[in-house]
Amino acid sequence: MIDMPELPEVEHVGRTLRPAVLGRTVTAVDLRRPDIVTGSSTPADLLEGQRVVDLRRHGKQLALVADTGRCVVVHLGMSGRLLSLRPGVRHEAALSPPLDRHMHAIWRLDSGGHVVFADPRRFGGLWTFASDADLHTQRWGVLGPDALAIGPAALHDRLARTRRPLKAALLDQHLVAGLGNIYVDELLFACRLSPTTPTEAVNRATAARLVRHMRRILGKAIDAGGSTLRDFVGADGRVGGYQRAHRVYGQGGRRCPRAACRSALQTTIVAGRTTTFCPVCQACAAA
DNA sequence: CCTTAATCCTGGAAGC
DNA sequence: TGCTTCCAGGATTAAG
Repeated sequence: MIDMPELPEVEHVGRTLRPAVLGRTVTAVDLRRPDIVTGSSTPADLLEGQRVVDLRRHGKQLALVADTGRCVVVHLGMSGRLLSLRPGVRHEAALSPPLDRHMHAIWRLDSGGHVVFADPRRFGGLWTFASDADLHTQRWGVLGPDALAIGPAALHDRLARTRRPLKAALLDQHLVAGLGNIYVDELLFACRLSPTTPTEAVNRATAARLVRHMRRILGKAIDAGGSTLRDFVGADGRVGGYQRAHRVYGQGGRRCPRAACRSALQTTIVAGRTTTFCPVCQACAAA
């Protein structure tokens, strides 16, 4: 069970990358697979010759922002990695197979370090923007608020504007940005909500409960990534820390972790996604 | 409005 | 054992 990059993994990548790139100038860009880039993909579009002044995250996406205003958004998809290699680490040898065959973009920094984007399945990619305004109008502005920033009132509002199963709504990045299949299942279990709860049944109190558990679960996952992946720089970054803490995701057929329950966890398809939940604990539509 | 299915892709696992 | 098949995932698009 390899960890999938959702908000906590992306946040952790950002935290690791930030000190390595902030204030550094990109001296060269090696774009090996131009088809992973959406938008113009000249060296300048990929920040060559520019100084990185900011690294931001929204949902599952990261943006490198240069002093020229240009931005490069990185989306890891499901198998993407964004690695920071210390000065002296040769990028040719930094990744173990099979990941080493899928290095699509390499930035060389004036520190002597490198930033490597690798993604075997290529569900991820890079997006280039001439300015912060373009990034916002064309890409981030159409997403919902970040899952760590959204408040109960905003979540309640946005859920009230749609009529879908709750799981489908929470997976929709335009409603709230950052949750994927893993954390939605974990969140619904923690809140004791059925994945098929109609969104209109989510009242203010339930929205507040969702927000509280969302922050707790994502925060714990970020901490786990931070503790177990602390030394991934220069390595392949494949060892995740949070999967041991999954209570329902990937646990179909096992028993409900709630001591008072212990029913068999059930796996179904909701919103086209594999969904694992406890039919007893998560039976109520909304309560 | 909503849903489902197909699409992109590779590696790992499961089946025979 | 060595094949084949299937499945996982996010986001987008088309079709119903």
